[in-house]
Amino acid sequence: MQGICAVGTSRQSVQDLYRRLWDTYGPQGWWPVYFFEGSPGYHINKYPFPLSAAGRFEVCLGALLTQNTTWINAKHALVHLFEEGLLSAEKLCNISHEDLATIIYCCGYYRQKAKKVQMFSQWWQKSDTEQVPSRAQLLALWGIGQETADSILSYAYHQSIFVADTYAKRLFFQEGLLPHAKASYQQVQTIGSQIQPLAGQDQILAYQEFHALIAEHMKTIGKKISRSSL
DNA sequence: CCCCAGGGAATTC
DNA sequence: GAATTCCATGGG
Repeated sequence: MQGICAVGTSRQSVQDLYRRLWDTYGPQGWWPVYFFEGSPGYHINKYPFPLSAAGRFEVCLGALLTQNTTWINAKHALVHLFEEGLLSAEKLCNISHEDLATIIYCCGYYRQKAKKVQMFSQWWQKSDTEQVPSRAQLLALWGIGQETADSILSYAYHQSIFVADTYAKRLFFQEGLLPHAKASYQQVQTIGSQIQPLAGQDQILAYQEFHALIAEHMKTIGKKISRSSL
């Protein structure tokens, strides 16, 4: 079982885990930005995306649409919105809930997500889009929990925050970094926040890449298990 | 047929 | 606070 992956060894530090993931998978370039900014997509080794308010808005919508769904489906929903000319807070506020739900149907939970997108768009319209929102401000919005709030702060606004998702919880526990399989969001975030930037990185990018690498690793492991059952 | 995917709110205890 | 349940499509 040792050769399955380069990250299987237990009793290591979080920093060791981050280093091994980086060495195994390389830079991930999250969060992809497809529209209005020259379509960089996954901007590997290019830090500053998103550059504009439109790009930040796109990242925020993606964070809502990808909840408990594959990124593939969330991206399709984003493309549909783009094709309908709806990637703006104003347009999304004016469209009917039913029409919006139909357009984003492919990413699941389409009624809830239509509401989330419209609630967020209303907040966006009355906010200063050049100012970084507080975590509490984001959490106060219907449809935004801790993970989505942190994703927005990290990837849309370049704040120094580690996104502690269920992948991270599972992996940290498997690696012996967490005492309980059911740790709180805060506990997982505290562990992940301990990493230091690798050469050429700042803390913000380290957190961005670490979260993306954890997702990439867990998806890779999942595929290997279901395919060949070794 | 099953389970999972880049979660969160509402309900119940 | 912790444990369930619901939301819903798509792919393995």
